[in-house]
Amino acid sequence: MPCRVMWFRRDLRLRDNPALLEACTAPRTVALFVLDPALWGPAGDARRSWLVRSLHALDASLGGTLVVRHGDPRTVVPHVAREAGAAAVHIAADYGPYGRRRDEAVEKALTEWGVPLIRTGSPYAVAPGRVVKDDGTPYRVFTPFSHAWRRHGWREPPDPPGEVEFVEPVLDEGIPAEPDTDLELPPVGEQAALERWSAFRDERLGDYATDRDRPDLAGTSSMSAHLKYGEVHPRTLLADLATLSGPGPDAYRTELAWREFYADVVFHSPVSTREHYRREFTAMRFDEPGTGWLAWCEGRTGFPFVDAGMRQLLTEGWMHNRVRMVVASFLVKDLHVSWQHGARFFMRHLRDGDLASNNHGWQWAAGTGTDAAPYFRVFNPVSQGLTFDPDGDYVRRYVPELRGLPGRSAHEPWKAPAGSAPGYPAPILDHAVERREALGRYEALRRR
DNA sequence: TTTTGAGTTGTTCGA
DNA sequence: GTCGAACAACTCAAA
Repeated sequence: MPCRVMWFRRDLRLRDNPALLEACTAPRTVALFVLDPALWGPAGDARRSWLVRSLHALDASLGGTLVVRHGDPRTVVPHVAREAGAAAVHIAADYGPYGRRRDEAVEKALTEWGVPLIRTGSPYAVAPGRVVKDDGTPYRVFTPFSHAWRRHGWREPPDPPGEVEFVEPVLDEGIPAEPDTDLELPPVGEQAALERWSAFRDERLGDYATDRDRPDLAGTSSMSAHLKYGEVHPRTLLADLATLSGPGPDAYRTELAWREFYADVVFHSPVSTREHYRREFTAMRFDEPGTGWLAWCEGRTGFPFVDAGMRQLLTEGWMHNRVRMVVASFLVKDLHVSWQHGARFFMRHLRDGDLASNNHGWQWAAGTGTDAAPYFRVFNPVSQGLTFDPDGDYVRRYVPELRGLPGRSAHEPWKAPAGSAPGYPAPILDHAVERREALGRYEALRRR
C-alpha cells in the first residue's frame, strides 16, 4: 500500500498545515522529524528544551506515531523514505540559507531513488521572493514592502486532515532528552500556542499598540517561539486578525510583516545573516570583545535596564523586544562591539532565535541593515528605562540587588545612598563619552 | 521623466 | 521646564 512521508521541520502542528494535507492524501503517512546535529548543536538550551517539548506535544497529537531519527537529513531522509517504501516526501519549504542547501541536497539524493521531494507552503503567509517591486527587484525598505505584502494577500487556513492512518514502519530513535537546565519556559506545543494566542487576542490586543513597548507589563503576545517552531502558522493569526480592526490589531499585523520582510531580505541576500547588509560598513571600526563584553553577557554593566534584559535572557531564554533594542544599542554603540557577537549570543540563548529576525534586528540597531537606524540614534540606557519601565518594576524583577530602591529610583542606583543596592556594580562606562565615541566612528566612516 | 516627501522604535542642545 | 532643531544618506512611491 502506498505511503508518504511528512518530514516535519519548523511546522510542528496539525492545523493549517498544507504540506501535511498533501502528505495525507495517501492512505498511510509516516510522520518524521530528523534531529540534525548541525542545528541541534548550536541551538542552546532554550531552543533545545523548547524543541524537545514541542516534539512531545506533536507526538501526542499524532497518537504516539512520530518517528524521530538522529543524523544528517541528507542521508537520513532518503533512508527513511526507502525503508517505508514511500511514494513521496512532503515538506513545507525552508527559505533560510542552511535549509535551502540542505533541502536541495536531500532532493537530489531522493531523486536518485525515484522519490520526489514535494514542497507545499512555507512558514510565512507570503513566501519569500513573492513580494517584489514593479521592476521585479526586492524591496530594501520596510514600509513599502509591508504595503505590497498586505496587497498580496494570503490563502485561507485549510482544515486539518481528517481520518488518516499515521504509521511507523521504520526505526524510531526517539525524542532526545531535554537539557538539564533551570530555564523557565511557558507551555509549549500547538495547543499551548493557540491558547496563548486567544488569551492575548481577548485580553491584550486592544492595547497592544502602546503596551507592547512596556517590558514591565505583559503587553506582548509571546508568540515568537510558537511561530519559530511552526506550532501555529502566521496565516492562522492573520485570518483571526482580519475580523478585527483598530490600532492594536493593525500594529500586530505590522509585526508579522516585519517577520516576513526579514525572511524576504535573507532570501535575496543570504550573506546578510553574517555580514553587514550595507557594504560600506565593512570599513567600520569595532572593538574586540573584552571585559565590557563579559559584563554585558552576564548582566553586570551597572546599567539596570541593560542588566535586567540580559538576566531575563539568561533565566527565561527570552527578552522583551524594547529591551533587546536597548541592550543591542549598548553593545554596539557604548561598547563598540560588532553586532555579529551580540547576534550569536542571542541565538545561543533565545528560545525564539530566528536567524533572519534576530540578525536583521541586530543590524537595524547597529545601523548596518535595511531601514537602518540613523547613525546618530544612540539609545540612552537610563532614559529608555525611565520611559518604558516608569515604576522600575521590570528592573527590580530581574535584578534582585535593586529591590531596595523604590519606584523609578531603581534606574539610577548611583544616585541612591551608599549601600542601598548591595552587590550591584557601578556603571562600567560613561554613556555620554561612549556616545560621542560612537558618533565619531560613524563620522570617520562617512568621510571616507 | 523628474521631483518630492516620507521613512518602527531617539537624544541632546540651546533658545 | 518646554520645545524645536539638528543630527545623513538613500530608497521608494506618488505626484
